[in-house]
This record gives sequence, C-alpha cells and structure tokens, in this order.
Amino acid sequence: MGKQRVIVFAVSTPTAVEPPRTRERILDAALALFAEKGYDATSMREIAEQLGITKAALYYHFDSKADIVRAMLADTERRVAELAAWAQQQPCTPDLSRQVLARWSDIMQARGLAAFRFVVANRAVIDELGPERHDGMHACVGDLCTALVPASASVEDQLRIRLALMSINMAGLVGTDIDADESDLLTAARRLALELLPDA
Amino acid sequence: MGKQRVIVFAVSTPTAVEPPRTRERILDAALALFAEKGYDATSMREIAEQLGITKAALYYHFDSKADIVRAMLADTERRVAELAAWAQQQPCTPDLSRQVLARWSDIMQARGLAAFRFVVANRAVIDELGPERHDGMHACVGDLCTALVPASASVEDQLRIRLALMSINMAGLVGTDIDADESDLLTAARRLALELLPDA
Amino acid sequence: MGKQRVIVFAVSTPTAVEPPRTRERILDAALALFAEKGYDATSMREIAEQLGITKAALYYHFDSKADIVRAMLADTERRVAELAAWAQQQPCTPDLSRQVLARWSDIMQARGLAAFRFVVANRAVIDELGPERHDGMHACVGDLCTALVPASASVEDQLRIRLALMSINMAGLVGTDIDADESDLLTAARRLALELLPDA
Amino acid sequence: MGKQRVIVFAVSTPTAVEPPRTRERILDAALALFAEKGYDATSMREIAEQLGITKAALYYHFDSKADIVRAMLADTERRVAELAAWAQQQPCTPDLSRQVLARWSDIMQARGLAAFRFVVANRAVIDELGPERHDGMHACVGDLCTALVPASASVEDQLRIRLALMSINMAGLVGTDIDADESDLLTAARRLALELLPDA
DNA sequence: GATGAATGAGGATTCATTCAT
DNA sequence: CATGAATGAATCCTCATTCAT
Repeated sequence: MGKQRVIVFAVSTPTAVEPPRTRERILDAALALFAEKGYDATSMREIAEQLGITKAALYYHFDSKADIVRAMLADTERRVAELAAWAQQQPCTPDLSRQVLARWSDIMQARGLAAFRFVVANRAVIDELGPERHDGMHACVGDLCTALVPASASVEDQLRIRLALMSINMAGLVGTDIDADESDLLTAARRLALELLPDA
Repeated sequence: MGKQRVIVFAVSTPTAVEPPRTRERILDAALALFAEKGYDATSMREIAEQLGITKAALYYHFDSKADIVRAMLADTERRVAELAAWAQQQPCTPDLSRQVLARWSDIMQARGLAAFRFVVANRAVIDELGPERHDGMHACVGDLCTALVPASASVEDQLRIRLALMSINMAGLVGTDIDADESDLLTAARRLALELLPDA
Repeated sequence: MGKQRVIVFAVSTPTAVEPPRTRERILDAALALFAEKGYDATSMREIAEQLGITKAALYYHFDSKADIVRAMLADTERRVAELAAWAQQQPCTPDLSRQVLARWSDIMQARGLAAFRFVVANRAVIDELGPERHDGMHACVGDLCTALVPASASVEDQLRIRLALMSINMAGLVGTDIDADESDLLTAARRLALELLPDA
Repeated sequence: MGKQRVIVFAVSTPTAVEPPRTRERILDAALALFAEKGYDATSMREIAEQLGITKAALYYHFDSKADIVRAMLADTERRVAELAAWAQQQPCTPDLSRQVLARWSDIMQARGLAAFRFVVANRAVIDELGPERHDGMHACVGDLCTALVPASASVEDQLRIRLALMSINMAGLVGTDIDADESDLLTAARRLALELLPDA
C-alpha cells in the first residue's frame, strides 16, 4: 500500500538534556537503606518510594532484590578478586600486607562509608547471594587472606590479617558514635589496621 | 458421625522431677538461628519447627519476637551496664582499659561464639529494639567507651577502644574461615584487642 | 522424669456438635471455581472471598495453590491408579474395557460434573503439578489405557479407548449447552463411550 | 556531553520487497504457547522473547492479549459461522451431519493440531473473550449443533453431535500419548467421529 | 503449658498495558 | 516498526501475632 516517504531532520540540542540514570539512582538508594536498616528489613517498596518511582520500575532495572545487591557488589568484588590475584603472585614479604591493606582501604572507600557498613552488617546475605561460592565476595576475601597469611600460619596471624581488613570496615559501623568526619575516621582506621598486621 | 467424648484422668506424679526448661531451649535455638541467618531472615515458624513445638507455644513464653532478642540480650546488657557504671567511677588509668577488656571478653563468652556473631551482624535490629534508647545495648556500649576514652579524646583513641571491643566479637564472624577451635580463636582475639588499646 | 498417668474414657456423643470442616469447604469452592474459570484465572483471593475467610487461612490448610489441586486430585488419582493396576492383571477380553469404563465413570462422578470439566480443561496444569511424572494423574490414565489396548495396537484402537474415557469427561464440558440434568447427560455419555470401544 | 546531531533521509522504496510478516509470526508463536501451557499461563513477555522482539512490539500489532486470541480464532470462527449458516438452510438429512463433520475437520486442520488443543483446553477463555456472546466461537458451535440436531432432540442425540465434533479436537490432546503422526491420528479421529453420529 | 485455626499487613514478584521517542 | 522505561493492579505467599480451648 505504498510506503510513506519520510525525511527526518533530527537536530539534537547540544546541551546534554537529561541523563535518566535511574539504575544508578537505585543502586545508591538501595545501598544507603541496606546499610542503615539491613537487607532484609529494607523492602522494595521503601527503595521505590525513596526514589519516587514504582516497585515495578525497580524490576525493570534489576531482576530481583538480590540482583541489586549483586550489582552493588559486582564492582567491589571484581577489584577484590584482582587484588587477591595480584597478591598471590607477589613474594610474601612483610611489606606486601601493607600494600594490600592500602588498596583494600581504597576499594572500600569507593562507595563511601555506607558500603563498609553494608559488608559487615549483611554477611549472611552476601554469602547466600550466589550459589557459585567461589565467585562470591566471601571467597574473594578468603583468597586475599591466604595470599597474605598461608593457611598453615598460626591462628593469631590468620586472625591478624582478617581483623586488620575488617577494622577498616568496622570503622564505618562504630564510627557513628564518634563525632568526627569520614576522612578522619578512615585515616585513623588505616593506622590501626597497620598495627594489627603480623610483624608490624 | 458423632464426636468422641473424652474423659481424661490425668494423675501427675507429685515429684517435679523434670524441669521442662522450654524457655531456655527457645533462647538457644533462636540465638543459633539469628546468628546464622540474621534476625529478620529467621521466622518464628523456623524457631518453633526446630524445637518441635508450635508457634503459639513461643508466644506462651515470650511476648514477641523482639522479646526473644531482649531476653537473649538482657543478661549480657545488664552486665555491660554494670561494667560501664563501674568503669565510670574508676580513675581513667591506662590499666583500666585492660581490665574492662578482660571483663568484656568474659561477658561475651558467656553464650558462646554465636552471641558474638549476633551482636555484630544484627546491630540495626538491636538498636531499634527498645525505643528507650538509653537502656539498649548500644547505649551501654557507648557509655562503656566514654568511660574509658572521653569524648574529647582524639579520633584515633576513640576508635581504638571501640575496635578493641569489637575485635573480640568479630573473631566470631571471621573465625568461620579459620581452621581453629573456639577457645584458641578467643585467646588470640583477646591478645590482639590488647594491642589496639590506646597506650599499650 | 515423672510422666503423667493418663486414663482415657472415650465415649462418643451421638449429636455432632459442630464440624468446622474448613478444609473440605475450601476444596469444594476451589473445584467449582477451577472448573468454571480455569486454574490460572482463579486467584486465591477469589477462593477465600467466596468462603468468607482470609487468604492466609487457605495457606493454613494448604501449602500452596497447587497443593489444593493436588488434594483435590489425590483421591481420584488413587482410584484411577487402582483401576489401572487391577486392569493390568486381567485378561484383555473385550469385556474388560466395558468394566473399566463403568468404573471410570463412577470415579469421575464422585465429585460431580465440575471435576469432569476440571480434568479436561486444566490438563496442562495437572501435568506440571508434580515433577514425579509417573505418579501423576496423566501417567495413571496412560497406564490404564495401555492395560486395555497395548501400545502395539492400531492407532485407531488406541484412540478409541482414550476418546471413550474422555467422552465421559467431555460430557461435563459440552453438556452446559444441552438442556438436561446431570444424570441424564451422564447416562447418555456412558452409552456413547461404550460405542467407541474397540470391538463393541 | 553533547548529543549527536542526526540527520536522516529515509526514503522508503515503494516496492514492498520484503514482507516482514511479524504479525503472522506472532500468531504462530502465541498459538504454540497457548496450546502448550494455556492462555493464562502464557505471558506477553514469553511470546515476545520467543520471537526475539519487545513486548511493546506486540502491542504495535495487536491491541491486547485477548486480541491475539481473537485474531487467531477469527478465521476459524468465520468459517464455522459460515458452515453453521449453510447447515441451517439444508434439509436435515442423515447425510448432512457427515458433510458437516468433514468440513469441521478441515477447518480445524487449517492451523494444525495445536489449534485443536487450544480450543479444548481454553474454553473458558474463548467464551469470555467477547461480551457480544453471539459472535463468539462458542455460539457458532452452538448454532452448528442445533442446525444438525434440533434442541428438541433426545439428550443422547444432542450429545452425539457435540462429542463427534469434539472428538476431532480431543485427538490433538490425547494424541500426545500415542506414538503416531498427526495425519494418521486425524484420519482415525474422523472415522470415530462418524461412528458417533446419530444414525450411523 | 501448649495447640489449632485464623487474621491483617506486608513481602517479592509478574502482569498487561502505555507512551514518548 | 519498534523500543526503553515506566505504571498500577494483581499475583502467590509469608509473617508476626492472637485467642478460644
């Protein structure tokens, strides 16, 4: 039936009009809520309401609630995995731990203190997130630890490295009671973590 | 088809030989589940099923789910409060912290490693348990900390005492990855906590 | 540990006081709705509303929506399975089919015409109900058919027995357009099913 | 970051070289899915995914989910209506039924066995498709039946014609258990349907 | 001490559908 | 022709809780 002949002159305005970035907004809102009230205690409704969108909109961007966490963690997880891989190939000098600790701190800092809190306060959730155990956050951290302190080391030394890493994160939790701003808190936490290291 | 008419002659033996202790069993089961999967992720049904009793039976012994946690924490909380009160009246010598730490460790050990895990992993829950803020666990710990390190101290020192206390508890969490038994883990955790103290 | 000594005099009263029989009422209501609108198109809310109870009450009596269907079918399925087992051990005389047909008709009649409709109109649902394929309704019917007509028989004969059985059920479906009462319809359906049998 | 400036000169060739026939593809996919899992259990998403297009694309071609079914049935329905009209004007000889049956079989065969299954397994859906009762499939079949067997006939005879027609369709359902190809099945079903007719 | 039956609120998730582009 | 983003209403189901017995 004779197609239409269409001529379109589409001239887009040079000013970046509006990047809808909803996905990112969801991740931010979810992280904040999860960190504050915990994963289970945060409902999809709450997340949606805080953003002024519908629950269904969340499901357009993420397959499930767990999927939001996965996305939230994906970046961090990848970086931890890389760090672990790198550490495993280094000679296990006393200095290696220091470097690892510094990078761990940087990784955790990427998403702000909320992420720190989240990791500590939602361990159970994170663990059960993926059945593919060895790709999960937990496994990555495990790898990282054994790279620094072999499984054959003393209990105390194994604990040292783990507490050192977690101290960085704990700072986000216990810090709420201390009247100080985030960066001061982190600086202090890093110093203390160093003290915990095996031979410092 | 005609109900059965039941006449029961229940003749209980007078000697109360067996204390049913259901209440205690509930607390134990709940602690284990809360520590493993988190407070929110654990339902009253699960607790009841694990004990082979009815949900309603739980409500015979406890007013609510939160009440179970409260009971679980009541003893610990009282002891922490006492510890805080005692510490507040001591001169703030460097040795005080050591003593407090030792008693904290004892208190936490009372219910086993599960309780440690619980405290760290369910902070949000514990906080919102009582609207009477100052009776809550959280507040007690706060008091304890300010007794040892005044709010006017350096950020680092405030962090020191808090991380030291939490290290004891974290041991229960990160310890799952270390192949060691509970007592060894605790001994090591105590030593490391000492290292973190302000002037050790 | 001092047990209770229990003496029970069970004297059944002849007057049936009040049987709450909610479970049965649910099954009846569900059957009616499923038959009328189909399984998927019937929501738990509708079933509950029709009975004047809550959705949650349904879940007290049944584990899931599918579970209602399972319970609905359980009795029928068992009887079909028995019939199949019995038929498999009979000599495959021309008369056997007649007897089977009669009993099939009786079985289906047990829950009224609605059940007939249900079986035909919700085949897909019934099939996917249990992953344990060979215990399912479908398999039972299959067994019954092969008991009467071996898998090696002509296509026509295999079809005969199946259509004969299904004709009984179809009567419930197409019967809605015929102005007649249930029993007349069934009598006629039985006669026609007989005509379809292999060598009648 | 400055959008791209797009200028499109879309000049469609008048000769319709490639028929995209998406509409037909949708109908085929939908029929297959509806027949397999039922209308309600099949979502627009599934249909779209199977075709590798978007849900929204479905709505470009059809106004609604029900509309897909309507389109699917439109052709068949028209032919059944024609058949009914023709039959109503014929003298009601014993031979008429045979001719009707043959044409019914042809009509149903047009879209393959899936269509047969669909009709039987989704009766409720089809009925409620149009509020204009007398245009619906169901009504057409009713007209066809009364053309062959007056509403005043015996219950058995009314049932005969209906079961005969439905036998053709049932063959598609029960046939899945018989190891035979479609055409053999249909031939057999036609023969059996003939046997059911009033005076055969 | 404990149960069986029930409730109301809310959980995560999916659906058919719309609309600007 | 078709999509990406979104909606509102509905889905099944679970939860903490209650209460008569």
